[in-house]
Amino acid sequence: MPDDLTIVRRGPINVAAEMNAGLCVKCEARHVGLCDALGDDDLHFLAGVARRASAARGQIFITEGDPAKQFFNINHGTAKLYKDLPDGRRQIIGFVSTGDFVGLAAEKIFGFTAEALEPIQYCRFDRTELRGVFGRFPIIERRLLDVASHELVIAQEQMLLLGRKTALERVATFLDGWRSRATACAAPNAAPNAALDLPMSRSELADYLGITIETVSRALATLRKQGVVSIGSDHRIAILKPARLAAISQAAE
Amino acid sequence: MPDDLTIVRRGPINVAAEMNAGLCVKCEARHVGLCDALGDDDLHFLAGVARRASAARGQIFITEGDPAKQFFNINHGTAKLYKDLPDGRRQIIGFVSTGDFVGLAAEKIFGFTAEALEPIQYCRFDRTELRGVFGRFPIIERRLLDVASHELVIAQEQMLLLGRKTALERVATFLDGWRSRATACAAPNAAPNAALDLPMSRSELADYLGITIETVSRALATLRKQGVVSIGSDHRIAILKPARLAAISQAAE
DNA sequence: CGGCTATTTGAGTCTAGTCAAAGCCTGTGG
DNA sequence: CCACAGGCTTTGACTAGACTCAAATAGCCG
Repeated sequence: MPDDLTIVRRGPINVAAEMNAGLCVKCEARHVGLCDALGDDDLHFLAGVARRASAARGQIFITEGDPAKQFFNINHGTAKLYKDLPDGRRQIIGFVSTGDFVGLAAEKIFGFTAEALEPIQYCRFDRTELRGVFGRFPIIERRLLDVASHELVIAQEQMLLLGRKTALERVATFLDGWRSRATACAAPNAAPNAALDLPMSRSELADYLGITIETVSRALATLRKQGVVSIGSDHRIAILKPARLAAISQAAE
Repeated sequence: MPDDLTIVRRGPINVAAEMNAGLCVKCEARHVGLCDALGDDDLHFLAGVARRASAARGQIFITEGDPAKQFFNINHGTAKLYKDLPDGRRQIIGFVSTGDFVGLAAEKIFGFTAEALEPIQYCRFDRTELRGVFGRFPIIERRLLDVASHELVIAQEQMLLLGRKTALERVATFLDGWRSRATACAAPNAAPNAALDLPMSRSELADYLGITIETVSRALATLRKQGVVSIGSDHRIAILKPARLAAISQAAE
């Protein structure tokens, strides 16, 4: 887990802050998630406790059961968070992308594993140091509470999906959600019906939706036959009938 | 939704605070959850923005889709939180009891409905007013963040259950979890293997575990035949082999 | 182009769901 | 105190949606 920066901390925060000064301001995630809460000037203090790092595809940067000494903020790329049962069954509890904060849902130890789906860049924060920042910028704590609340809402939606939706509804719900996520991040002038880029495999989709890869494949085939989606290569899917997709996902009609 | 206290607020917080003065200090939930974060003196400020209320069995006190203008804290009793699909399928996303805080997982509107399983008492907080309290007692905000983090961990465990566990494992996991919840709340001298009191019906259990009432019943019958539990009346279950129950719930062996 | 892996499709099985009936508590009223 | 009505729970028989195993196909990368 190599850091791009190796910083030996000897003095108070400002030593590191100077070295990191421009990093946060120029960060790709500057205006999403946590970092958007601070002004450019204040951001320097956050930079002081941030450690930039990257991970290759397939690399694990949080391991379930390890002491939860850090928080993470994704600057670029997508990762999966998952929990395993002893016999190998796996549940992916979420995908995190640019701007997402990881590690809130942890007590003494991490309750999940995090693995990069593609090459990613992220910031690592020492929990103790970040608590110090809280004192100076209460707005960060406020923002973290908002982030946690939002994640709870997402988690509750996912419980409804996993507990009560059919395979077809699950796949439709995922595609609809991923579509809105993509359009929210896209440039305003982007084509509304452009093909989605799915960084995850069918296997990962299955582990996220609580079904098998074969069932994912069959559900996608059904949606394709109904003209709801068009499947280019395996990781590119275009939504042809967004309204129909949303209707299926909400079990309407 | 009748309030036990009808308070007309004319001046600043201290007017209500005086009327509520003893309420929080004597509250059954005084030393659990949110309220335990404050000292007796500081608690008066919290009392100033709290409205006590009660709900009868079956009464709904939060409706999915309504504007989320309040937070709630359960002082006594148990309630279920659930989400419905248009065709009637229901997913219970959690049970809340004495000391639990409700309403963090809400953005503009509530994403779930809350209904009392038995007669309950609770405190209602105006979100705007509580935000004011945050400024004075940052520790409350810190505590709320802890609460939200813990709920996220619980939610992630439940996602694993709903996505990947068998019916038997789900029921075992629930019983094991309810047991530890009960022993955590019980007096230290309580019998360790006393029968559990389950305030929810088989139907509610099924909606929580993502299965049907028949499947719940069959799973309980299996556990009974294996000597793991003993079922008294429908709402009283004794755990005879806690270790075996835990093993089944974790899919170990 | 060829090998490798991921995905799709097919056939059969199984877990859990559905429908139905019987049993059992609970609470009420005579 | 007991009988009875009603709802909740259990059990049984059958069905269905998703899983497993297996084979064919399609992308992807060198």
